[in-house]
Amino acid sequence: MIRILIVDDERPIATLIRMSLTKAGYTCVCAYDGLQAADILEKETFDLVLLDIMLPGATGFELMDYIRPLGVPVIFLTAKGAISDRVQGLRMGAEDYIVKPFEIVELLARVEVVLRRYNKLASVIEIGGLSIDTRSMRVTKDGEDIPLTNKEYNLLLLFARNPGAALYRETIYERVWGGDYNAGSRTVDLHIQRLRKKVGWETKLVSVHKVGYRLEADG
Amino acid sequence: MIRILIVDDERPIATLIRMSLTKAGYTCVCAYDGLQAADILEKETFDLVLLDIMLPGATGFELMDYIRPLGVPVIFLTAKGAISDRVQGLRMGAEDYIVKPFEIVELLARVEVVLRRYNKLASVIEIGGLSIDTRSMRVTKDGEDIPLTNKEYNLLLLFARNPGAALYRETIYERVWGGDYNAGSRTVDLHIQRLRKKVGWETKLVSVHKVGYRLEADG
DNA sequence: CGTCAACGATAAGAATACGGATCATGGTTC
DNA sequence: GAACCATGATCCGTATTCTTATCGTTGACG
Repeated sequence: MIRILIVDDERPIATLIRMSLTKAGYTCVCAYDGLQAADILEKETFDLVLLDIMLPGATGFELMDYIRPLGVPVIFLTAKGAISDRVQGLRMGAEDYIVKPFEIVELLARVEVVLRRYNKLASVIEIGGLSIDTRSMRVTKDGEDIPLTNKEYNLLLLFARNPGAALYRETIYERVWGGDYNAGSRTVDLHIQRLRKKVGWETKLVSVHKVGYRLEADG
Repeated sequence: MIRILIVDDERPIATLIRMSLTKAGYTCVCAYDGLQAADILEKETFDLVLLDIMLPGATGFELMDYIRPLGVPVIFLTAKGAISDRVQGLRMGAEDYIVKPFEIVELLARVEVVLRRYNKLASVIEIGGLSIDTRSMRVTKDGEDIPLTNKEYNLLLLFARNPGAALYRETIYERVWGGDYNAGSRTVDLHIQRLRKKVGWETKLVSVHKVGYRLEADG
């Protein structure tokens, strides 16, 4: 269940958004000013916040200080032409922004993008005899759970999302570890080997000489 | 035709990038500060933007606000070790980043990855009876896989992208090996020969006396 | 037609990458 | 504090890949 908090003082708009998102399968809660939003945020948890910048009481910007420590992604709703608002919003850590008036489809699309970026969208990837549930972060093979470490899981996910593609060690390292890749390090190789053994991909996760590794696309 | 905008205030670097990308078949435009970049972006459309973060006038981050609504993918150029820049860049929607100083081959690879992600680039090249899948880095002939070494593959790709053109040994060496060509070395010749045998291009990949080699344009 | 440089071919040595094993470290749990 | 686990560094052996060396053949040019 994905929970979205809608913060907008214009009730008709908030209602419109809530109806659309509910239709799309999300669970929505509305707040009509900053204080109310802060209250709700203290009591409940959300996967995403849609935040109007022009709010009475506390502005959207001030509310951001509340939200940022929670690690909840935020999409700003901003009036047309308020570019400086937009710039400031992004600088304050918003994931995206939507200019009012906006199309519902556009809203849905952006919500999806942000949720996916945060792996909030329930999705099960079936590949190479494995079943990867990105929501519970569980990997099963023939119904049996395969315990993976954090790095192994992220590594697996990277390949599962890029089947058939040859991935450079640099790319792998940067995506999974997140820092500068130290050429000559065997870290990636080591984890690849461990992953191969655990999930039984000795023949599917092949090395590409001088490049890195590739998950064979099929069979 | 793929158009790339290069934004970097260090002109030698911008020029170097432009030359490399132009050689690789892209159409390039350079901007040397944020304002100029914004001007150009208003008038012309691009498939990709290479953006240096440390810019006078408007910083790369501010320019991002301009670019983001356009839906054009961005690759950040960032100084080594500036991790906070990098994180922020990715959060702001950059598709990728490259740490300066970087290898030209690496730049080309990343540009390719991003363009492919946006479906701007054909990922399969059909030439001379071969099928080259640049995503999986696989070469097939009549459906059968032809295993190539790294150097052979890069060599093949170079010719596949410049069919009919006579390529100097120097050029070949610089593109595939990446360093200075040592006149008198037979390395290039040797790899050409092996490649010819492997892919059956004994008559298609001809030598050009005193110059280098050329892939005959068609069948 | 002769000469010389350039290219093709083969073999062998050098260099390098990858897989496997082991061990040290740092964090977490009980 | 002890035990465990995740992580990553290091070493070594093997197989592949790359380069150098050498010799024979071809092609350009006067």
